[in-house]
Amino acid sequence: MRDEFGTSDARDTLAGELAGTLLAWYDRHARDLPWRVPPGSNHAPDPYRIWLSEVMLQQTTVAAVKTYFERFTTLWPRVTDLAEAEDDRVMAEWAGLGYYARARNLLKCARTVARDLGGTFPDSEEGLLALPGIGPYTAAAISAIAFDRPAVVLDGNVERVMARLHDIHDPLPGSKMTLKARAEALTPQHRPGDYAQAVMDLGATICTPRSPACGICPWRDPCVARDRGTQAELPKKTPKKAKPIRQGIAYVGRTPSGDWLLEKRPDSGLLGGMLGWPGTAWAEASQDHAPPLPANWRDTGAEARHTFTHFHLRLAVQVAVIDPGQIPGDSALRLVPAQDFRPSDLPTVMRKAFDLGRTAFDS
DNA sequence: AAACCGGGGAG
DNA sequence: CTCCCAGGTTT
Repeated sequence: MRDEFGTSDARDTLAGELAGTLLAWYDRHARDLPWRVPPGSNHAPDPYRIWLSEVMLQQTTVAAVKTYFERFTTLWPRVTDLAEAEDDRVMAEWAGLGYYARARNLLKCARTVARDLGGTFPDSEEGLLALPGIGPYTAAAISAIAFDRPAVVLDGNVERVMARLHDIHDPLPGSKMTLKARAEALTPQHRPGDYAQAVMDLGATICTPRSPACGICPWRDPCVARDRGTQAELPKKTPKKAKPIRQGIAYVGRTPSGDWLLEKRPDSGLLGGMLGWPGTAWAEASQDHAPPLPANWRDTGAEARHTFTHFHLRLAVQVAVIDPGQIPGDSALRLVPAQDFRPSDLPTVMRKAFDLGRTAFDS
């Protein structure tokens, strides 16, 4: 068989050499991560820990994930432990990590594995893909890392490495299939789990988005973009839309005895299932004030600023000492006693609003 | 196919 | 401040 790259055998040999070079680099430079089994170790990874880390790592940096991973695995060492945890407890522990649908799907997935699968994770991509919160990337990653299967792992790191290695200028996300084909051609049958982690480590530590360290890259010689000097502009991406500015009001209320007035947000939508301060809707145009209950609300003059995935928010903070008797019975409002209240249980924007509101109470 | 989902770090 | 980064689900 012959094509523009020469014989398929020659292509396989080249691919094998590239994988070998990378694995040799990984053996010396693998990062020490709490969920990782170091190369050369003779014990198998725990699929539960690999799954948990991969879900936490979706759209999230290693630095941010570390403390959350340690906390979750200490509280819930096995998937069956997590499956038995209470929803609110898990949401509170996830607070600050973002993309809260991940936490809801995490619990759904743990309960499915515990109840329907005897506490054992599927070892195939297909089986994993059927579980909540596990998409193509995560299914491939778990299959490769936890079960040493030759799955094609394609995350943002691998996309960037492939685009540069092969000097592909077509913009993402349109070029995804091209990049996946390149990644597939390089995936080895020997040590595919270590290989998958090696490519992602390469992208995270050497082949970085800005100022890649080409001088110390194990793939420096075969890298076409490096040869042509185009590495800094790859991968190209289709331009993103500008984020509008939305505004709203958060009402930070406290009873005379020090209980805080909080609200459990609906399970779906922005910050779904999380605790927060009651307030107006967040819209681009300013709107009517609508306090959750009658009280002497006072504008603090302070604004919590926060950026979500698709808009910037400016949240004005008002405070009041409230009367518990004014709370409507049928609302999502709840009083949280001072000794039970932890700001760290709130999503970041609500924690910012609390910091401003507390300052106003104290002054 | 496009919109909806947070947060942190670099510059 | 402004950019830049990065998977899954829902519609």
